[in-house]
Amino acid sequence: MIRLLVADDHPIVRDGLCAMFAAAPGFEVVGEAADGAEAVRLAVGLRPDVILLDLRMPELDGLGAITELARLGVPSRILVLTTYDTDSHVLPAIEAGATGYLLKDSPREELLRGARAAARGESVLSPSVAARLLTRVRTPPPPLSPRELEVLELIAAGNSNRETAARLFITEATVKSHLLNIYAKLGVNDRAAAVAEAFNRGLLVPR
Amino acid sequence: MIRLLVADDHPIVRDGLCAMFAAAPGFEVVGEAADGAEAVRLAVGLRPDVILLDLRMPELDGLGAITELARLGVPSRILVLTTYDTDSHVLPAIEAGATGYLLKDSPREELLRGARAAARGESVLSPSVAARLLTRVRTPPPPLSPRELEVLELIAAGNSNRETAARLFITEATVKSHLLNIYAKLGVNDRAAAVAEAFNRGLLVPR
DNA sequence: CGCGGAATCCACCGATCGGCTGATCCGGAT
DNA sequence: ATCCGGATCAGCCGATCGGTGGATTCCGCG
Repeated sequence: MIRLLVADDHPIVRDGLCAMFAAAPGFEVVGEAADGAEAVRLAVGLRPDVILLDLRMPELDGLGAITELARLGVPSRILVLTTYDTDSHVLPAIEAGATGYLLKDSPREELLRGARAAARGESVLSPSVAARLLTRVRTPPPPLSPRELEVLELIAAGNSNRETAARLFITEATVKSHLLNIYAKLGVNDRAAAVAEAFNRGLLVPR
Repeated sequence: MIRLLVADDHPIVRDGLCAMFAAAPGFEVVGEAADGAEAVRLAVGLRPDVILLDLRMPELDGLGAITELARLGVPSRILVLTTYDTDSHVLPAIEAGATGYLLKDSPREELLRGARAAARGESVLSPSVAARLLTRVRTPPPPLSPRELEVLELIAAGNSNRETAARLFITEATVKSHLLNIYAKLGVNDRAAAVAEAFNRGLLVPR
């Protein structure tokens, strides 16, 4: 019997998961959490075999929860189950210690298989997630430094190089040099494309 | 007894909704659809009181389904139930004939209330959706023309004005004049901010 | 049949940006 | 102790962009 903890802030999704796994043989849902903090709290007490974890949650997000669980030494396998397969989410989650990463629009059968595999400690990835990982491995990801991201955010907000410089208390020259680095890392040639690419990679998020 | 049709491509969400409404008094789930086309097909036959409709679906998306249902004269009330409250989705859905627009992270009680209200033909809006609508009413929405959007997409892809002009078989001057219109409509002053704002408003979507 | 909006085009100018080269400083990794 | 990458700054030039002020055509709406 695989003991499950379901963590998702959407009541609907929690109900759906619980119903699905309750109906499947070999599973037992031992707890539900509506946010990351609650998930960690329950996991510590319940020590479930597998934690189904949404990444987008209030209080403590999925990534934070994974990190926290690892820090606390909770031995549960973590199966990330989310709507998004954006680069920016997948890799950090896996690096932080998630055992698998499935998309919510996966068919039931895949979810059940994924949970069983996760319980055995095997890695499970949705096809689209796997594809993304592969392309990332092929093309090593040049991450933006915090400072570069800060510059890019101000640029996206419509600031000129001069204005951006003023806001960051640095020189226009520095802003330009950050921008050149950003262009190189994102593989673009101008600020507009950099902003677009940043949105595509999930570096910038819609407000 | 309110007869429901649940349309969502995520099995989990469908299960969650069905379970929730099956457990609530006064509701009966008469059908489930995994895509927009199926939703329309079932709605025509079943004539449910309320259709719970996700916007993001394969085959025929939610908006298309709403339009189609209206065209066919299906009298069911449509309650849009989605994860996103982006401007670009809310208004078209409502214009197309949706009775209400709820977010999936709404509490159970709100979903039940919403469905009952929709069955009575009342409009239901999630608070965040309502807020967005109000700000839109206050600030009349200047939509981008198809041509302007085309220009903006090319700009976001990193094309210069000249390159954009070449691709569209128009002059650089025309591109610039489109851009000026775009800036005015989006309330920005340069291409980078225009791209960012377009992502924020859902005019441009991550690939 | 005008009116307005969308799409198209033109010219000109100052401001800004992108591209290049090179330099200093510092802290963490080796 | 050394090396490297991040962050900082500098100057220069040509290309591009944003702003202004028109102008024309076409189409739908009233």
